Amino acid sequence: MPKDETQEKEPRERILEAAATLFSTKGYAAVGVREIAELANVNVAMISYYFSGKAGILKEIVLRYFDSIKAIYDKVLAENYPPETKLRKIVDELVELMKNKTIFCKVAITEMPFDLPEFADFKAEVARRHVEYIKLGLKVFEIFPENQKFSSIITPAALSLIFSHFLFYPIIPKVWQIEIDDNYYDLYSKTISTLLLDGLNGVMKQFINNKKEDGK
Amino acid sequence: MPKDETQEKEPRERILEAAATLFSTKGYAAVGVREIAELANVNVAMISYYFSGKAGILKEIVLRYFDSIKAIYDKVLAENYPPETKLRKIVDELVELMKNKTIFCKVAITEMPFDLPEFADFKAEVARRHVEYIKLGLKVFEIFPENQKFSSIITPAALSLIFSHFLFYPIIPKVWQIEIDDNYYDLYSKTISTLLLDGLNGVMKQFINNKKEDGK
Amino acid sequence: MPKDETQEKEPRERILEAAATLFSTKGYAAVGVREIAELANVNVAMISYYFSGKAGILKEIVLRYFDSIKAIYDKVLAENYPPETKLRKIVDELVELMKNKTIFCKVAITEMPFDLPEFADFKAEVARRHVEYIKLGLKVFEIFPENQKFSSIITPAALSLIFSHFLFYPIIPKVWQIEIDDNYYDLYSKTISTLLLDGLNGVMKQFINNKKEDGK
Amino acid sequence: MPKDETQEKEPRERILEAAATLFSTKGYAAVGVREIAELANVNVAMISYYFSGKAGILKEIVLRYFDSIKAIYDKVLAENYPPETKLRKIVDELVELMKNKTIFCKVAITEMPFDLPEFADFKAEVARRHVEYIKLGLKVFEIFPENQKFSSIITPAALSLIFSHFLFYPIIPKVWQIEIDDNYYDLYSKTISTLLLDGLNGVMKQFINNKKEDGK
DNA sequence: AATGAATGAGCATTCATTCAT
DNA sequence: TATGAATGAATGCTCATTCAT
Repeated sequence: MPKDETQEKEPRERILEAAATLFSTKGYAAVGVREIAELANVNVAMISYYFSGKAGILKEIVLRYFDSIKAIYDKVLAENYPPETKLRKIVDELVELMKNKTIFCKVAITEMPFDLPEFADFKAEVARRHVEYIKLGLKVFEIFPENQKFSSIITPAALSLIFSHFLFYPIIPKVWQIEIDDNYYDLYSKTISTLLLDGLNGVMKQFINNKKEDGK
Repeated sequence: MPKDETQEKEPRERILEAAATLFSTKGYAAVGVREIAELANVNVAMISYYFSGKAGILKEIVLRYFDSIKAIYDKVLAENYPPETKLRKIVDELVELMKNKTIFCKVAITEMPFDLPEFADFKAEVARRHVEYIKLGLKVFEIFPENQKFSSIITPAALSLIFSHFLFYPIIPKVWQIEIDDNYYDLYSKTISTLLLDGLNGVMKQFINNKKEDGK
Repeated sequence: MPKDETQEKEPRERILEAAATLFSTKGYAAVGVREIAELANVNVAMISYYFSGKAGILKEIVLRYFDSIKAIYDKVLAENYPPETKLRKIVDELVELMKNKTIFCKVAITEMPFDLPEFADFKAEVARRHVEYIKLGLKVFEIFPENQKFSSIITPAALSLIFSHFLFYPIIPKVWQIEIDDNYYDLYSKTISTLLLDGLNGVMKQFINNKKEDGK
Repeated sequence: MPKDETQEKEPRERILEAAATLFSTKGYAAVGVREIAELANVNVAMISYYFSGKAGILKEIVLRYFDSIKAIYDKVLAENYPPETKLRKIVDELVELMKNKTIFCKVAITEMPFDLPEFADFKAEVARRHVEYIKLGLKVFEIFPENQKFSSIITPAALSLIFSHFLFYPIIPKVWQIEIDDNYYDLYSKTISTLLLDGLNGVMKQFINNKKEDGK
């Protein structure tokens, strides 16, 4: 059968996009499969057929997100940039990713804090990946690799900073009367990188001072 | 009826705490009223009685959170501290708040991105408060009050930074083998403040440079 | 509220009877909860409320059946009848039970051969009871208690014989043009007892002859 | 197509066997077509293709069972044995059948009591066969051919007796620690025949006595 | 203030079957 | 003959809420 002109994508992909759209606005648990199926213009049973259940959709979204993150780390770390460039590149790429896959990233990030029984086993895999990327992240930041406490503060801080726009996403254009386009994302990426770099520099100085004081 | 010795608090408060605990781990939509009632050791019907529905609980949690935030702003802005001190005080107080009311704050923050139909009207009130506090926040940060774009980047960034610990909360002690106590929160507050202050300084310089370049 | 004159029994009991009726004609797996609820004139949710699921109904039916059987054994074995009288009494009582609780007994008996995953754990309890009653049964029959092979043939045979009417129940009045009343059940009980007693006598003789032949 | 070495039988037969296996353990209604297809290693659609629906499989199983029963009756009744020999031969043959086609017979027997709407029309055919065989059976037993009541008690009793082993089948080796082999089935057949013959003799005497008493 | 029964809508999932390939 | 995608109805169950007591 020739491709139907009203449905440009495969059903599987349509389900994924419909689900991501709904998950990103209402949250995973508040979205029903009927709603997804309707938006994706497929039969409800297809969701179980392709993803073996609603949970399967979220799993795929999260795994794809992780794969994208991994690809970015691999790409940037492969080159031999100086530390600052490395960090700016990472931020650029992450922002680029979130710009293109906003809803998918938003879902992956906003659903992260929740502990649903149906994802009990999946959480282990997710945690493994998290640790892996955090270690890669430390290679980028190249500070306090040995200090657990600082690391446990700075890593979430850095990630939250980078993702901050997407955490607040639909609110932002409402509160501030601005247009969000490519130029906006360029400024965003540059600003966040600067904030992070200069901020981390300040923290490093503070850390050294603390050590000196302790040593006295 | 005399106070039952096994239940030290009022039913209303017990419901609120039980709900916050469950919401914070599973998310609002994934928690059932029966679950809340069971944990709170009250009859299910009491939830509708006290809060006129499940949504009422979340509304109260969010409103209490906003009230606490407002109290902090009012308190700090009442004094005539220099800008840096003001910001450090705000961060200190916010961290203190989140330390004491972790689950309540976590619920308020993690449910913020979601748009459920049952909160359609409530969202307006929440947005109003948000704008109000952001304006107060700008008084604290005292930079770029006139620039919408920068403001729309930096405000979410600052908030995400401050809340970063709580966004990742239950994961952190698992990934890093650390003990989270009062000392930890002191270090957290200090580190985040430094990162934010030095970061914002850097951003300000970048902003001025940009203007110069544009002006050339 | 005064008892509604159109519904003479409690909802719980109504569900149980409706379910037994349907299970007995279509089989447990072929009956839906909606069908049961409709026949019992209750809301579907009440089934989960009272029995925590469809399986709970069958469990209760089976357990009640076992309790009735146990009561019969206890009652008859308490007296010091001669063997033949004991067996006739047991058969009388079992037939009486099945006459009064036909559909419940039919369900318990016809569902026995099936191994559904949802009853996996329950099967252990059922098996325990079975073994218990079979041991009690052997006390009644008082033959070949030591011979496993004979016992494994005669016990199912005796039970099948006693229940034969109910295994074929709805077919019988259709194939033979007879009226099934109290007199019929009296004749049934007497006939089955005789068949069983004389049959077992014959088997005993055969058993002894076999032993003699083996001994030669 | 040359025979695939991994699948020794035709798809149609594989479906039939897979279905019988599953029906015999879980019951017809509790088994899904996907489950059957998987076990038979065929595509789901093939079930509708070969049997025009799930019901078609059960119909074929039952019809085959009836054909086997008919063949046995025809064979034994063709010879001019004395009554007792005739009955022993019939039992021998029925047991032999059930030994070889255990699951198929078990399905036919255990599904008999159920009245599913999808078999409404088929039931008429089944009933017709039943009556036919019962009449043949009466020729074998040669007692009370004229008395409807006795006939309606003894026929189900005799059938239940013969099939008793298979009604309890998977439980038996668990409860009694015995090995079920050809010798076991020989003993089974002999024991059931004796029980039935001597039992029927006793019943006949009782019947005559009853008549005498009525006649007084 | 508190209860437990009851409701009706909704949940995710599975069903047997069909159909174009 | 065989496949895998697709359908629409039905599955058992849970939901938040209400209400008489």
